[in-house]
Amino acid sequence: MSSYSIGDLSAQSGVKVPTIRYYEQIGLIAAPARTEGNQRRYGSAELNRLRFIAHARDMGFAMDSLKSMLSLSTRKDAPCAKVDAIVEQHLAEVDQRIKQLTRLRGELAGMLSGGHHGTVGECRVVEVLSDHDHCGYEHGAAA
Amino acid sequence: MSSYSIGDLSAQSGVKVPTIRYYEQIGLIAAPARTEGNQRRYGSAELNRLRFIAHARDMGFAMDSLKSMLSLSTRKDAPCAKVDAIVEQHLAEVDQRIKQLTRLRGELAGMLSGGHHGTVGECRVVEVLSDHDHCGYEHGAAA
DNA sequence: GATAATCCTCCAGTCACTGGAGCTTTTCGT
DNA sequence: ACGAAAAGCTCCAGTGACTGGAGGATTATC
Repeated sequence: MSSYSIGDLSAQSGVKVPTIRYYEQIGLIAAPARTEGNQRRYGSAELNRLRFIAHARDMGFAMDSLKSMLSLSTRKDAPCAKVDAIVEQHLAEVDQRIKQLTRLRGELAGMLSGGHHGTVGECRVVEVLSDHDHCGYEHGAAA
Repeated sequence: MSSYSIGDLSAQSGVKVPTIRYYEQIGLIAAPARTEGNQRRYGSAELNRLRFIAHARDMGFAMDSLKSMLSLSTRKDAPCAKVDAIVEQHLAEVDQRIKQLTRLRGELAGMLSGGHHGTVGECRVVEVLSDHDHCGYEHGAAA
């Protein structure tokens, strides 16, 4: 049967119990039915929704993004393109991040190959990372 | 001349004024000299340090990681080998992040690959996100 | 029917900022 | 040189996204 306690739901979704309650509090999931003794009881729809949330969050989607994806997902007639757009945007962000990190990787690797001369005084780690021109990264634009 | 007010420093580094004060408070940057009237005055060393912090944070380095890098950079006599070890550690960290993001990238791209069919009802994104088995993504590792 | 496990609510804390209130200092235009 | 405006100061409270504990009620199991 599909009646889960909050603990079951937690185990099935990987979302911690207090976090589930928090999600309910902020309206990310609906308040579920309660037992006589006031305990939450969930169905499989709620489990799916929670899994969706957990997965999307794990993938780094912003809370706002997944909120809008969730609201879209409940309206079966909503255009898929809208959801796709959110994913596309996130994809672009991820691409940007990968680019930055790859660049940083190069910098770090370069520092190592520089060899082992005595002290930090000559190491370029901090130098490279503090010199804006060195990296070509555009600050201010949130990733 | 190299004497910046906190506002100058903010403008030069892209770090907001309250954030600079916060960084001072948690000991990430040293308490700077003050004017007669108790206002902070910074030099270019502090600007570099702040740029380093901003850059490293933008890159997604954990606070602890950049603290350890910074602490090494201030001790000019620190053995280079130690720095190298830390750089290596960060290199591994960066590699790990790149790997994660690349996998995520693939997953996101995969979601979009179905093409743009009509409605959310058939939307692959929603489907993939609610069904864990669909994606083969290993949860638990933050992006 | 006892006892352990789980659940409830409420509240406080975390991290990394961010912003406002109320006041002082500095800078700038005239 | 002076007065307004801009920027600075401290302190404190709030944000987002949880996380965890206290103290007590409810379920599940033996």
